Amino acid sequence: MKREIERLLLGALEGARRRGLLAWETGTAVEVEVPREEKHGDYASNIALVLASRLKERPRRIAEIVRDCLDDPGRILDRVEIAGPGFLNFFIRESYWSERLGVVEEEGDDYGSCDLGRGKKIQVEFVSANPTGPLHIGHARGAVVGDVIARCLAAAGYEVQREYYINDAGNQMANLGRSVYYRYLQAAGRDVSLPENCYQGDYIKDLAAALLKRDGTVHLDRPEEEVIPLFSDYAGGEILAGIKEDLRAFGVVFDRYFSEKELYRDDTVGKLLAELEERGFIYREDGTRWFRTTAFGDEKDRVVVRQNGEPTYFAADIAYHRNKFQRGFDEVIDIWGADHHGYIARMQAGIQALGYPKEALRVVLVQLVNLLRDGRPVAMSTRAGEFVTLREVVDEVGRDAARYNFLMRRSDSHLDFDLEVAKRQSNDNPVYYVQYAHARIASILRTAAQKGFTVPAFRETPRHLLTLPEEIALIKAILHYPEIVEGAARALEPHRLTFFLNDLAAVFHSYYNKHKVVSEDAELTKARLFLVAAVRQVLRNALGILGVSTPDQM
RNA sequence: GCCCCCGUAGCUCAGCAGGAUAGAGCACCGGAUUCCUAAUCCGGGUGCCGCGCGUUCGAAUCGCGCCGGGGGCACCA
Repeated sequence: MKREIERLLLGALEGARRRGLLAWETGTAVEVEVPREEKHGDYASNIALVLASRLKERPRRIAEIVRDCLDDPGRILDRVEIAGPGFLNFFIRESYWSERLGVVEEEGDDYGSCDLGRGKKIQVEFVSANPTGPLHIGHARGAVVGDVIARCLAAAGYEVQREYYINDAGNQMANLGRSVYYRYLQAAGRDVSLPENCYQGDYIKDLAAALLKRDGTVHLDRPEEEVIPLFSDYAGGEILAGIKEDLRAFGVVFDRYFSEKELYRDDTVGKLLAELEERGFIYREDGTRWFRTTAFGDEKDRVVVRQNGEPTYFAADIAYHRNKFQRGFDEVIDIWGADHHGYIARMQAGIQALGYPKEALRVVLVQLVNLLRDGRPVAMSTRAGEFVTLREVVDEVGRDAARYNFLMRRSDSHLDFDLEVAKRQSNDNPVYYVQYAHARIASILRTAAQKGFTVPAFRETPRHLLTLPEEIALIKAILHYPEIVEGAARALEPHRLTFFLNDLAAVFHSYYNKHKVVSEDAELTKARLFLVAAVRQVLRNALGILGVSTPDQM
C-alpha cells in the first residue's frame, strides 16, 4: 500500500517536472510515512517541506503543485489534503482498503514476504557459545534474536544460512578437558583437588562418571598431557550434542556448525597473516605481530601473533570472516553479547583490510538478561556452575512464552525476564494475548462451520459490507503487515513484529467484543468470516516468523 | 583516562533513516458476560522525553558539552 502511494507521488513529481512547474531532480528520496494522527490521513509525505529550502519556494505552494499533478487512475485516493507547514496527507478511499484484502488470500502463507533481499546470500552467525557447558539463560536471548532475524531475512527474500561458530581450538577446551580429567580421577578414588580455573558444576562430574563407566580406569596412570585432549574431545562432543538438543527444543536449528579447528587444518590463519603482511597491514614489534587496524578507524592496533608464536583469537576471527565471504555471502551478520561491542571496530577493520566493504559485516548486540523470580534476582555464576540453563527455562515457562518474552524489547536494551511472570497465563503475558486472538478466530470458524458457513473465496466475499470503523482498522492493520516485516528485516529488529502483533490482537479483541461475526445475516457473515480468516493468516505468518505456535484452542 | 550503549508516565518499555496535540503494557480505580472461549473488552494520564547549547521551517529523534546508570578498553575467548 505504501508502495502505491510512493509510486503516485513519484509520478506527480515527475509530471510537475516535465511540465516545468517544479525543478525536481530525479533521484531525490521520496518518503511516505504513516502519520500518528488519524486526521492526518492514512499516509503522509513531507516532500514539499524537503524540497522547499532547496527550491527556494514556499512549501505549501510546492504541495499544491504536487497535488495538482497527481494522477490516480486506480482511484486509490479519496482526497489529498495539504496541512500544517506543507504536509501532503493522503486519504485512501475507504472501500479501497477492502478491495485490497484479496492479497492475503492470494499470497497465503507467503503474505508479508517481499523481495528486498532477492538474489542475495546472507549469513547469520549466532549463539556460538563454547561447548564447555550447557547453554544458559544468557545464551537464550541471543539464540532467539538470531533465529528470528534469520527468519525475518528469509521472509524478506534473502537466501539465509544460520551458522554456529565453535571456538574449540583455544585453551578453554583444554581447560574443560582438565576439569573432567580431575573429576575422573576423583571418581576413581584418587585424592586430588581441582586445579584453579577449572569448570565447576555437576555436569562435569556427570561427564567424568560416564567416561569412567565407559573406559574404566585405563586413563588413570597415563601422563596428563596425553589424556587431556581425549577428555576435551569427549566432553566437548557430549556437551555440544546437548546444546544442539536444547536449541532444538527451543525451536532453533542451525544449518552449519563451524569448527575453529578447520581454520588451522590447512594453515588458513598462517596464510592469511602472510598475505596481510605482504599488503603492509601487519608489522612486527617485540617479537609479536600487529595488525594495523588503526588504518581503518580502530582506536589502536591489535596483536595477531603473540610472543609465544600463537595466533590470537582475533587472527582466527579474521580468517573465519574471510572464509564466510569466500563462501559467497553478500552480507554477514554476527549476533554478539553486548560485552563484545569493543570488538566491532577491529573486526570491521579486518574485513576492510581484506577488501570487503565495512557494511558487509553487521553486528547485532544483545544485552544481558536479568533473570528474576517474582521480582527477585536469581543469582548466577557460570564459573561456580550455578546458572539457570536454557533447558530449564524452556521446561518451566514453555517455548512460546520464552521466545516471545525475549522478543519484546530491542535487543540492545536490558531485559528483565521474570520466570513467574513468563509462566503465568494471564494478561501479564503478551504471548497469550496474541495466541488467544488466534484461538478465538479458530473458535469463530468452528461455530460458523456448525451453522453451515465456510470462509468464502475473496471474489465471493461481499466486501462492501465491511464498513465498521473496527473493520476498517483491522483491514488497515492487515495491509500494513508487509511493511512491518520489511522494516524488521532491514533494521534487524525483530521486536517490531511483537509490537505489531500486540496491536493487531488488540484491534481484533476489540472488534470481537463489539460485533458478532456469525449472525443471521448470511451475507454479512460471509464478509466477516473472510476478514477474520485474513487476520488469522497474518497472525500465523507473523507468529511463524517468531517461531511461536498458533493454537486453535486455549 | 579513553571508547560504546542507555536515560521517555509510579514500574517495564515503544517511538520505523527529524515532522504536525509524545504512545503501549503493567500497577491503581470504576464498569461490561441470556450472545462466536472474560487468557477478553470499555472508561479513567498535568510526562521539564536527564540538563544545557547548537543545526533546522520543525528535535524525544541529529551535533557538542555536562550529569547519572551499564559495559568495554589483553600477547583471554
